[in-house]
Amino acid sequence: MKSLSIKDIAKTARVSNSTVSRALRNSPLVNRETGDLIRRIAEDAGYRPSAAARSLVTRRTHTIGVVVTTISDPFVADVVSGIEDAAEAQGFSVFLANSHAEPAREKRVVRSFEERRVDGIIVTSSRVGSLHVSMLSRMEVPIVLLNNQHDNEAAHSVMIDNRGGSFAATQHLASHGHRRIGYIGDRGGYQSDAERLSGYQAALEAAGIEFDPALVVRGDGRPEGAREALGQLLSLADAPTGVFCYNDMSALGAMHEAGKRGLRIPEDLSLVGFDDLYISQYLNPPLTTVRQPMTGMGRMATETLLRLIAREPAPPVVTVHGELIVRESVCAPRTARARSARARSAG
Amino acid sequence: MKSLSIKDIAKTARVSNSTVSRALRNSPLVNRETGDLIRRIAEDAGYRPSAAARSLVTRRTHTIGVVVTTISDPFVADVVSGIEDAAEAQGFSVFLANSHAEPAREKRVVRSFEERRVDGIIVTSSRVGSLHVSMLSRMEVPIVLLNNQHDNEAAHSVMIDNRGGSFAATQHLASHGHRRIGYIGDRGGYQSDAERLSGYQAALEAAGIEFDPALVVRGDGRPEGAREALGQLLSLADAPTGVFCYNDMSALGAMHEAGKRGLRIPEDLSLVGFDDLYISQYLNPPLTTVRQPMTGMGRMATETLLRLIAREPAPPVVTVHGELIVRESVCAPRTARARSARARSAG
DNA sequence: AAGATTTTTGGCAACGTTTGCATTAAACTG
DNA sequence: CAGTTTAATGCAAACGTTGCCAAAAATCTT
Repeated sequence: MKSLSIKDIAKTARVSNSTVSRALRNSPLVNRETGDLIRRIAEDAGYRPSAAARSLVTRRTHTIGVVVTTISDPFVADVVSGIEDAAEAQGFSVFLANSHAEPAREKRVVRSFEERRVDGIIVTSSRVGSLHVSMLSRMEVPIVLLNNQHDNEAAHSVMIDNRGGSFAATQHLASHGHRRIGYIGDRGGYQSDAERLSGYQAALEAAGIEFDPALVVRGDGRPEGAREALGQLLSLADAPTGVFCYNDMSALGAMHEAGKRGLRIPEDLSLVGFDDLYISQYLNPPLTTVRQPMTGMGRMATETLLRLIAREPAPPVVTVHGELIVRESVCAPRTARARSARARSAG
Repeated sequence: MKSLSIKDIAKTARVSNSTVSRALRNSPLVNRETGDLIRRIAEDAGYRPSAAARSLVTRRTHTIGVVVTTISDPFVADVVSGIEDAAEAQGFSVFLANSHAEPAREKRVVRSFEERRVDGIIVTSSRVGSLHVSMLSRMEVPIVLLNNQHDNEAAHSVMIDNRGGSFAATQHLASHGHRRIGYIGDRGGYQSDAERLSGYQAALEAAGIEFDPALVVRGDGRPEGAREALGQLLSLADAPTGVFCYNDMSALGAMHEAGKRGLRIPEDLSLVGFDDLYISQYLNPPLTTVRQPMTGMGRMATETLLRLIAREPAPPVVTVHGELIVRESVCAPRTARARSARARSAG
């Protein structure tokens, strides 16, 4: 039951291998009728050219490797979805590999990609440590980084405008009258954390609020870490009335913790996230957050990668801007509300 | 800057290709010292054997194809994570493809997998329509279905015990005193929906509750559909006090809709889901649900697939049992609580 | 020390494509 | 109609491995 080769088709069509090869790729070099005949025969026989054999001679695999820390992260999953869509649309297949941020695993992944001769690589939100350096030096395939966590001049990248997004988020809080605004970051030491913090500080400054280091605490980018972080914030003598979270997962954790402590969102505590995960709109209350166009970013990354593969020019870094999505997790702080209520009754 | 081949290594090691080939795969046929030398040279040179060339002759690609409807679904993402982990552990790489449930796309995916000569295929929660039949007939590679939505004797599969899980979920509701229990299903016409419905009915019967068709409504397996479905349930004259949802995403939608209508969970409405997504534990209130070991199932699917590829025997269908995870979205219905309160004050 | 073994190596034909070059057949040219 | 161009085909050499078979080298046997 061996799968048939080009020779089999050639034989039944009574032509040479080359003609079949050409016919199947619709080469103009082959006579219309012969071509049609050959294609019909191939189709009927269910012939499928061997990608391996083909790429052996063309030196192109039409394959891209995608490294993610973990596909279980909804942010990553969406990005990968966009990557796959864009790749598929251009006839490329994607190898997906979890690195789980384990150096050993990263090594194996890179080696595997090398052996498979992927035409290009996309690395998603990696701390890009050991992995990246070794990769760049050995492989000569194009690489694009998506929301990478380290500056890297050597590779192309697409990234979210962290600073702008967090500025908008913090400003939103300030514009509702919050003066004590906390920031729950990610202790991973990521560049995105630093940038979001900086946007937060900038917004504070713009609103004339003095920056208080006690108001910035770190979680781990996931609900659990954020719960603890929020705890720290809440134990402050002068606790914040609004908190900007590094990402929606952190906001989810904060929301959960607040609920546990009997605090209502947003009446007792306003919350803003970052990402706009699919679920965020269904939270109670729906989360106000900064939207990252995740699948779009995946698509962009793929497009610049494909461009690079085709040796076409591509922008070294494309920055995409987040959009503040206002929902219901922010309102004026209690004090301000009390004040305006007083004003109202007085008036 | 062409990547080097086995010949280059052979030349600098002053041995033949075959020896290099053997040495690199640690064949006992090659002298210890020569082997070490060769390996050192290859290592230093950063040589990477070409998977394409290798698989051309061995007729094995050490590659598996994974088809999912969409990787954006957190359930699917977790499954894929398990698949990739298990595959990687055995030196297999995975091609990931979204089908988006579009027949045309499914066709292209299958064709791509054929051309790439994947050693096996895993199909996740597919309605497995057009795709599957054509696939099975043409490709002679092993296939395993994960939570497939159609009976299929031809392929191996791993599936969750839908009936058992929903029985437990419904029973849980009944045991809290609920008599009017709704079911929000998935109108997609999936087998899993039918099975969960059947488990729900069985639990009703076991609890001596008469089945009321008006209490089963259908969503779309996502929050949006569930919101509408819950609306129908709530508009009933004798509305349910507890609802079992087809999956956690539906439960999320129901929770959201309930919140919008000012209903508190679980005081005014008890809710049970199915899946135990990562986020479910962080909802407000934390969702009581039936846990599916998603990454574990992905792992199992991969293991049976790999076994099949190795022509080892493998169980045609492995059924995994869900576990009821009790959290805080269920309590006794208002009526029962009122009754017990009365009893207490009377006693 | 000459066979007889056993290790270790090398040669070479696959595997299934693509592609440059040569060849043949067909269609123009003047 | 011979000579030329053009269109269509075939040949054969890659591409980078593996694995069978033979050859060579080393190690035993008496």
